[in-house]
Amino acid sequence: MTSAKRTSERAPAAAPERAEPRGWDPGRRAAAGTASARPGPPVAPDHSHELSRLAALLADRTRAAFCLALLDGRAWTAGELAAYARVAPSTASEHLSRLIDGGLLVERRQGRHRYVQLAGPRVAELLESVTAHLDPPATAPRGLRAATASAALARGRTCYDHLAGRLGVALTDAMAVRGLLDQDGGFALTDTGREWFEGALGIPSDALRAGRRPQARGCLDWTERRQHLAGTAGARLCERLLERRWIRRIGTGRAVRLTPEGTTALRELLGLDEEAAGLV
Amino acid sequence: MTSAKRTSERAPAAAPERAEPRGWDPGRRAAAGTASARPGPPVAPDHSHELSRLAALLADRTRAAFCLALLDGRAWTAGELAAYARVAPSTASEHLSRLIDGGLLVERRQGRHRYVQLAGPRVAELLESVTAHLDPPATAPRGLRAATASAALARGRTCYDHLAGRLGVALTDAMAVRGLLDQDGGFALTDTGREWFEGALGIPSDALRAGRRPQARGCLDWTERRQHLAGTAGARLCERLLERRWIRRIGTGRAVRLTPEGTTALRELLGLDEEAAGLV
DNA sequence: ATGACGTATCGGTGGTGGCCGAAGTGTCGC
DNA sequence: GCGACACTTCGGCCACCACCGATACGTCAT
Repeated sequence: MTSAKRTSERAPAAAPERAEPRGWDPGRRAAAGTASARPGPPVAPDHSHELSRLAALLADRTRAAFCLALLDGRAWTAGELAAYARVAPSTASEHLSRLIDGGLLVERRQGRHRYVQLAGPRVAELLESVTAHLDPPATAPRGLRAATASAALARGRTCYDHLAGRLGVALTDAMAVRGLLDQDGGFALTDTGREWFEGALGIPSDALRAGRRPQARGCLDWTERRQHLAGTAGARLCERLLERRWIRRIGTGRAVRLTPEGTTALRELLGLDEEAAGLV
Repeated sequence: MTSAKRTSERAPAAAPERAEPRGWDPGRRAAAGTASARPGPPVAPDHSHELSRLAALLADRTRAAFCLALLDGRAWTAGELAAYARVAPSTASEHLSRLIDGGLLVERRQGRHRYVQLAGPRVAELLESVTAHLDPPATAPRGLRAATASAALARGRTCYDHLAGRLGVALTDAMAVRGLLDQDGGFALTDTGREWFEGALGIPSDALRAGRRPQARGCLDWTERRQHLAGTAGARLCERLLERRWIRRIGTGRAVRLTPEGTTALRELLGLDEEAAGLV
């Protein structure tokens, strides 16, 4: 009973005053050494509850797989995700509800389908930054089909709403060489960079400042282990390249490839060499 | 038994081929609708397992509290953390072992003490970026002592190895105004910024490029909801200000305050106005 | 030595949650 | 209308794990 009572009183009571510096239970803690307690005030607002709640959403294998799949930026149906993660539809449904409640996903009901999608660029950034901290450098693909598919993905792909893979990195590097992007001191579009977006791509500076989202961000690539351009600039760039048919999606996946027109255009605009960038 | 068998065969078998596009169990999935399965190859390397493993480390309230407390960049003993999170020492010990195994923390045993610390700037960045995605704008402090302590923290504090709070934001803004930092196009130190570090602070450019860590990074502040300077530049800056006694720690906590010498020095160097910045 | 203290290990307990199948609800097509 | 289909809800099962107290093991002080 003792243990039952303690756990039951802990769970609810812990919420408001868990990490409060004052208000320790001296009776219980005294035996364990109150003297060792840090005197100064700990971290002010207690975010531990929210942090753990958020982390718990990703702490399940199936939900994590869902989120990573959705990192392609498109909407998936519940059934597709269930098949992808190899769980029963009922299980997938429950997971999706939790992810939506948690604010990571949004849904759009359409007929008998339930389309889900990442809730926005912020969520994509969150997932990117967390996955960027996973050490292991990826596993080699098995089988011919998987190998070619994975090679295509390594060449170029979309990462939520911008370009990644060797293509994304090559574009980023070319922009840095031309002085459009500052990669030395951090990650930022230069003045000439903004002019280039306007002049070369017809993207005005206004279109680059969308709310709180940063104009330029570095996004770590899991195939290249290098940064590529993300943020509004990265999104607009990808958008425009698709529009002008300089890149094209391969099949229905997230892999993209450079078209012949794109090759010449990007060579002109950025001095991008398709072969040197490893895009052939 | 069916369910027992499935779960037991799922756990180990899932690891290598969970998210494989091919190799589905047609018999089982067929009934649930294989036709809806996305044709193209899903995300190439399956990171879902590692992602969920990492997230699980933070998915517990107590462990999350540990990590947030350790965000002050200093080493805590196991007992201190136990008292802080109000759990039994045995419980804290187990959590610490898990966090260390997971690579988030490192330990330094010293006599009968076990000091733990964040494993490095990368872990600090990870925690920052995750906590930055927590919506609620913090709760108001209760009580006078808590209020003054929290006010001091809001004025200025360390955030792992750099400065945060109004002080951190004000410094960042002042640097941006002076053209030392580019906040418009992203977040990067400019050429003049690097010169300033060398000339005004005596920090050579070499000291700013330490391995893979970015020179300048934006770190979102939970009190200000604004970005402040992080990365090697932020760390060196904080270090140097402490060295020159322009700022000083308040008590043993992570709060810092501007000294009189610091006030004049920063007014000269950056045009920083203590009052306008809300530091009084 | 001895006792105090910080921490680790172990066994046990209860709660949480992921999973499934079966049954139910709504939508589409015939 | 009628099935087919996508999804949801429910009940039940099982595994995991956070927690504690008791005990054990080091280290430090006396």
